[in-house]
Amino acid sequence: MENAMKPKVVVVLGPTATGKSDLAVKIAKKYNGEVISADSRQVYRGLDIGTGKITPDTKNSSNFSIGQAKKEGAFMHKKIPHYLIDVVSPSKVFTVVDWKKETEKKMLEIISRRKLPIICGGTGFYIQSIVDGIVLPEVPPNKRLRKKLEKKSLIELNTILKKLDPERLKTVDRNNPVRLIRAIEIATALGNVPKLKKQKSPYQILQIGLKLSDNEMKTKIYERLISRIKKGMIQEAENLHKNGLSFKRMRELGLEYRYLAYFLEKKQPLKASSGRMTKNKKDFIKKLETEIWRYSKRQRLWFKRDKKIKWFSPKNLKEIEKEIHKFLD
RNA sequence: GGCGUAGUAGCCAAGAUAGCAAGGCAAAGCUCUGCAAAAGCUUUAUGCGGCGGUGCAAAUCCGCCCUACGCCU
Repeated sequence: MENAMKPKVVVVLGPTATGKSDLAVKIAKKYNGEVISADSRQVYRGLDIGTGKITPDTKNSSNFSIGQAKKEGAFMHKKIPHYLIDVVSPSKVFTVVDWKKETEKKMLEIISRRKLPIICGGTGFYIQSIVDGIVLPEVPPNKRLRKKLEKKSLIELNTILKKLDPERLKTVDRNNPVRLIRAIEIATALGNVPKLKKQKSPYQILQIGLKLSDNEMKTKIYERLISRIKKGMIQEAENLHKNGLSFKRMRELGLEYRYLAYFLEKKQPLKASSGRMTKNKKDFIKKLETEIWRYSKRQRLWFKRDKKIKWFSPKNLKEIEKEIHKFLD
């Protein structure tokens, strides 16, 4: 396919608290687009305040075309359809592969409607799976095998993988149990771990990155955290638990939910030997604040690798629009 | 004023019988083939409140001083 013939897709990415959602809606309104969320936690129903999920429009604000989108499972926000939000229960595990499949489907649908797909989110791995067209092996998590392997030591895991696939052992992080287990899982199912394939994307993609200074980030993170608590984030977690979400699973969900689980359980994070991390509300807030800051740094680091991303300050809307104009013409 | 206890990196904290200062958190830098808000890696005290003393050798023993907390008058 000629490059010029490829359908166009805009990606809005960046660390947390940089205003991606707002920008995505602005772009959608201006360029007749629909948004696909690239957020690994907003796919879960009920994780609303803690994930900073956008709020759905009230019903009477719908019109014909919105009704059409709704049929396809869209989440309406400011009259713009958003996909891949609230698609699964938080007690289920939703992975990159699930996300990628759904996203590809949605992109086709949006394009067939002659609209612009806008992927918006901060989960770098998800975005990369689309942008770089990573082909991931079709091996679903094997719970039983994982349970068995989790008890093994690093050395044992290395030995097992060496037997199954010595080639993969050379390239994995041998200190990382999660990676080792996954490699063993794939090798058990397929005989070996296939070499990573990347497929040229069938789309023309413009990646807009949103960036703030460290100080701005820190302030935003803190203010947003306080406002989430005021909005009832703690109550939300309590309700989730009442409705059957285990604390164990809540901890797996990370950040807000992870420390909320510790806080509600009156337990301490395993690694925090100094204790007093989440015992009272003040410590809980402080701990969470630094965790979110660290998370934003990891995101920044992840995105740094992709040199195709064009970075902007969220305040610089004019420049961003100029870039999109250039891309869409 | 007297007695007691404590004072180790930004925070928490281990350092019987003196022998070259654990660990955790934070910070900074990184890695990435299905939980990615995950998991992992690297770096981070020539110095142990201060000043002296005794030892081949002191965070560890002795003296004085400073600080904090507790008790007593």
